Amino acid sequence: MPADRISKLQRRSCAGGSVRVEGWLRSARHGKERSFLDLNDGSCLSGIQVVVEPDLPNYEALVKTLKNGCAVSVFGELVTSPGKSQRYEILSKGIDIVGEVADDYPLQKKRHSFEFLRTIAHLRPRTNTLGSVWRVRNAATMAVHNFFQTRDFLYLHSPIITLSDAEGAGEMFRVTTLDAKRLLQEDGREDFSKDFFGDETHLTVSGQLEAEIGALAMHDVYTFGPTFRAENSNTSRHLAEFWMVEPEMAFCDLEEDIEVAKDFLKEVIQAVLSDCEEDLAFFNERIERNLLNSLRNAVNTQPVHMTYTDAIEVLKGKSKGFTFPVSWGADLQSEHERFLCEEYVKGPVVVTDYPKDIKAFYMYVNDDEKTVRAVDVLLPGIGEIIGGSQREHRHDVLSRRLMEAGLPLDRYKWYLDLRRFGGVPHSGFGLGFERLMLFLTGMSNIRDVIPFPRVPGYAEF
RNA sequence: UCCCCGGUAGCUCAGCUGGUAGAGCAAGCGGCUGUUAACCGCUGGGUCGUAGGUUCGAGUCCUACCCGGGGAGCCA
Repeated sequence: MPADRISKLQRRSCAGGSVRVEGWLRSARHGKERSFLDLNDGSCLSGIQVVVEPDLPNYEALVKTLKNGCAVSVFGELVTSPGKSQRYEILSKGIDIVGEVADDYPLQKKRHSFEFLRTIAHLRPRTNTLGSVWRVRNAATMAVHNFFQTRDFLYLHSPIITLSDAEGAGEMFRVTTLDAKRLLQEDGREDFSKDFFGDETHLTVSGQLEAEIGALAMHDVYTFGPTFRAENSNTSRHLAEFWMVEPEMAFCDLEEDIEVAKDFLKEVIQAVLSDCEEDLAFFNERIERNLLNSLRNAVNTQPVHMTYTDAIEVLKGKSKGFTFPVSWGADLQSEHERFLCEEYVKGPVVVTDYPKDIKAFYMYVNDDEKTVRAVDVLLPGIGEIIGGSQREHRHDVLSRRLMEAGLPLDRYKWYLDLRRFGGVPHSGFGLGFERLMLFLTGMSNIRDVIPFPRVPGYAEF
């Protein structure tokens, strides 16, 4: 008899019938009359209670030795539970111990710190919180694909290994098959011609430039893959390896881009609200008391839209001073962004038209020659979750911007070519998937919303 | 990378002004119970992050380093 997933059993309209489940014990309570086992198979937060009566042949010898962490396969009958904490339970007709657990099993039936759980990342998905995180992550992933697929976007696999550095979006990891000493020539410089790709290569910091290639052939595309930054960032919001969603749309200006970004956020949040009810209720109760409110708020209200120049005026008008001064031309600091969305608006904020000197070379220069068609979406508690722009599609302006940025034109030949051969206005944005996960779960450390975090000094598991 | 805080049993922590380590949970054994982070009793368990230093004596004070947390910068 094939095993049932516990989530399916929990969704049944009534009890009855034979079932088989397999999973790991969260708790085992043994008495003289019977044993109670809390079984979880990862399909849902709640798991299911298994009741074992002493008439089973292996009751004394094996069942009574079961404890937290054991893997078992249970055959029995799905019955209505006389207990208070669950609707159904399984009255066991047979139970096999598939995997014993050693005495030093580190997961206990109590609250563990997330710091400790990170040191046992191979076991932490068996906890309530991390189990819920993984399920929400899966649901959000599917929602991302669903959003774009229903709008005729093509999923594009952008390369992991690249030559270009997307205007220095961050420090890059070098990819090489040579050891560092052999790369050095007599003059102390490095010779990459002997390296695997015959050139200096890195892990991608963004799939955007390749996505532009896609958009200028397929109209609308998106990438969704791993991205790497070698920044020495030690914060609860940064990873060295993270997942980024990057749609790119042809014949599209910034206003349309913003509409897609707003719809995208709303749809993914709404999908998780309806697909992960039990997990979100858990987060709302144990992790972040205001989670469901802020998720519903993000779905039901329009983000406030302001230009960078507006934002500066708002910040200048604030009575209490900031640590960092507010002046037109300087980038918004964390405290400024937080004030805007957590105090001034109390919700998502869309900021556009930043000074061109603080933004990337590929952003479309406005007629004022001072600002570019850039957009940042800020979320309360998270900060910048989306960064996007209308791309500069005018060949002459782009060449000039590249040179001003001190970037080698020959490296960007193909990028410039896209402007010469049927170039059109196009726009896109990038969303840090783990930042979205923070917002969706109310978790406070980004290392707890990705299964295996990679950060400076740590790449375990 | 910078600033602040922390690192004591498997886990979560206590240990006051320096005097030779403690609780709860976990584990092992026993008891009890339609139980549900079950409960009760007993037992075992620690080179107090690492390396130096001050002192008759350091978990406690000093220095350096490592690791973790919070904040900042960089960004997604």
